[in-house]
Amino acid sequence: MLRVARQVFSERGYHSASISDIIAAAGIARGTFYLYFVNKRAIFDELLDELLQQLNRSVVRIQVADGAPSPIEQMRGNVHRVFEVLDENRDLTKILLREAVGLDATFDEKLGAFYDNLIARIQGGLDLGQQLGLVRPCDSRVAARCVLGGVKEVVYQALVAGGLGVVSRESLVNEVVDFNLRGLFR
Amino acid sequence: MLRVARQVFSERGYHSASISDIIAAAGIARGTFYLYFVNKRAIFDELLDELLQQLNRSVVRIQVADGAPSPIEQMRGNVHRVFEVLDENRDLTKILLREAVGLDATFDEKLGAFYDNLIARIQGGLDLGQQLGLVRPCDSRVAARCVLGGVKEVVYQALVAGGLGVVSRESLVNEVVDFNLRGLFR
Amino acid sequence: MLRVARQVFSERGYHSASISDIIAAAGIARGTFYLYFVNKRAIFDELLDELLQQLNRSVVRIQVADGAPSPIEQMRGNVHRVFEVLDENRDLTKILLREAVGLDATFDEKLGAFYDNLIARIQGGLDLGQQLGLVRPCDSRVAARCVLGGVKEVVYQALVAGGLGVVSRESLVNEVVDFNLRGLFR
Amino acid sequence: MLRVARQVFSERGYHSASISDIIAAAGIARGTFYLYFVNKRAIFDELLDELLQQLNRSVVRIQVADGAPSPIEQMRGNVHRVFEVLDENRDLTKILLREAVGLDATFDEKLGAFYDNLIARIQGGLDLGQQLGLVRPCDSRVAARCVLGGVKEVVYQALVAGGLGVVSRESLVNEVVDFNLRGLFR
DNA sequence: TATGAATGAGCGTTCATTCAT
DNA sequence: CATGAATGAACGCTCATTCAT
Repeated sequence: MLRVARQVFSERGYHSASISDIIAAAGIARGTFYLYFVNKRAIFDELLDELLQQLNRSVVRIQVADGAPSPIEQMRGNVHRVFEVLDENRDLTKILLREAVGLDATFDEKLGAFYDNLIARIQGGLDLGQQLGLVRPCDSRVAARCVLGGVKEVVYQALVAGGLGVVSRESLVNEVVDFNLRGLFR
Repeated sequence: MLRVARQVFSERGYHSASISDIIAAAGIARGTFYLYFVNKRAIFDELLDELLQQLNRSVVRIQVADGAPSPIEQMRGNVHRVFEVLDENRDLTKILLREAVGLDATFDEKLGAFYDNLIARIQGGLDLGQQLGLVRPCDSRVAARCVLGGVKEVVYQALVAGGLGVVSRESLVNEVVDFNLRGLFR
Repeated sequence: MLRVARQVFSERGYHSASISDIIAAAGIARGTFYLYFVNKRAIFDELLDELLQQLNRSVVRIQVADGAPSPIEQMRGNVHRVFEVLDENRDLTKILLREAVGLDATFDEKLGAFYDNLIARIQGGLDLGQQLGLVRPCDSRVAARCVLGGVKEVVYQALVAGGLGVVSRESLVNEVVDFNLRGLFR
Repeated sequence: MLRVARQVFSERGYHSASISDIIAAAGIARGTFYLYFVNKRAIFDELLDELLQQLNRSVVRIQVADGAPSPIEQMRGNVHRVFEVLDENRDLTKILLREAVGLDATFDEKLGAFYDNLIARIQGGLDLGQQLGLVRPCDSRVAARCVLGGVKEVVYQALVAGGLGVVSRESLVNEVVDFNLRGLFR
């Protein structure tokens, strides 16, 4: 049921997807739907929460302990895991990046909180990098948003819009990480 | 009428904003609305087209002619003008980045075409930069998306979500351009 | 529209009467209904309010000024006018005495307030009568409820249930007034 | 099960009370409910029948045999027993006087038959009283309805609405009987 | 006897759109 | 040009009832 709803929302969008669409696709009766979800929003929330939690788990704080991989490798790992999670859930990725934005105030808050939390962790990594002399002096809030925005845009193109052709996940991750680390300059 | 619709869409979102809201705010009758716009989507389209055209005009191809400003200055100029246009049209910016995404297939196509065109120009600039030895070797398609995504994210935070506090447009532009040029590395 | 709704509610009862029933009987479209009434309850309220106000106007305080008719004549006049109003609005009478009770908390309160106000006026008359030595010593609260209850029951039987056969309004009023004044005793 | 249904119907009203409410309060499964009652109406019917039968038993025909108590005492006894039964079943009283009215045609008929039967007995008593010269000449159909209506109204106020404050059952019965016998006149 | 997941007819309500004036 | 009353398809949701286990 979550599986078919994910597909329906992904194909038609939140507003265009009706309960009728979902139950027709699921092959169940109207009442059955409301047996498992209190309303239309509830199933959408559950769908997104699933992805948001996976994403939260896939981004881990940079460690500087002895024997830990280099911060760069850790960053690459984070980006890689995010790409991986999203690649394995393309329907949900589409929903997250297209339908979830501007749904309503309540949902906006949830989504905002998720992104703010993500930003806080990215920014924390940048601040740490600055202390260690790895990251150049800059406004880490802005830089963190640049990183996030770039990842979102690339992910959307690569996994949803198909605008980046067929690129291996590996090389995509490397390109994104390199861009964020080194910028455009030779 | 476009003016009040812009405000209504910005405040309530596309789906929550009803024709009633718009005509009430505009102080006109129901029928009058349909005299000027064939339907709800039409006025939304017109609104967005306005912004999209302004944005298209504000991004100009990098010139390498003698006496032209340095490519970096030209890029900075592009980013600056984009920020300027969006800052002066915060309502439309909110609509573009929140309501316009995932509206329906037709609108998606239009938006996709706009962004693709933008990407093509950015990418063209990067390819040129690579030929000139200014830009390091990289997948310019991915890099262009990173630039675009970062700008969108920063603009949204700065102008709509208010998540970046009060930063001067100048320093914001500089931070973004620096990030794109130099990346995070010291 | 109020006219057909009155008939529909009277025939089918509040819960069984659907909006579809009303608009079908009125020969209008669904949306048209909501153009004039915010919801189903609103039209029901308006219907009842109409009757309640008429009833309130038909019951006037007993006057003891010089030249005023005797208190008994005034009481008879009140009962007469109440019968008259209800007789001329049999549909609404049925709705008042059958559908309006136990609808919901809000409506109960409104109805309770109406009856309490009525009781207060009846009781006021009784208290005045006791002071004048016309009414025997008794608990006027209970007596007032007896009067009200008797009138409601007789009205319902005579006008709605048809359980009292064909009796002229005049004789019915006289019977009720006599009962209330003299009781059953010879 | 009947016990909890009585409470649920009394608290929420027939239409607002759902099968879910009843089975939750009874701690049984959905199917079990339909094992004992064919539908929602059936349990409501059974509930009311319980009270209706009790009431029928508590009202006895006036006896004029030698050694029988005076007709007045017998009438007082009837009123007393009715008050007693209703007082001991306030939940059912509320249901009878609020929810049972205007439910549907079938139920109306049953309730009408009950009241008609009651009226017939009251009227029979009055007719007898008239033959004995105890009751003044009057339309006994109307007078009987006055008696019934008064009792219903007073009972409702005293036991359900709480609008008569705290009055002993004894004095309430006396007030009602006195009113019916002697009317309002001094 | 008891269960509870599943059902689906039917409800009240919304709102973009039309068109006679 | 402008009006606004009228429209009706479509929606999300409820809940009494069924039936395989």
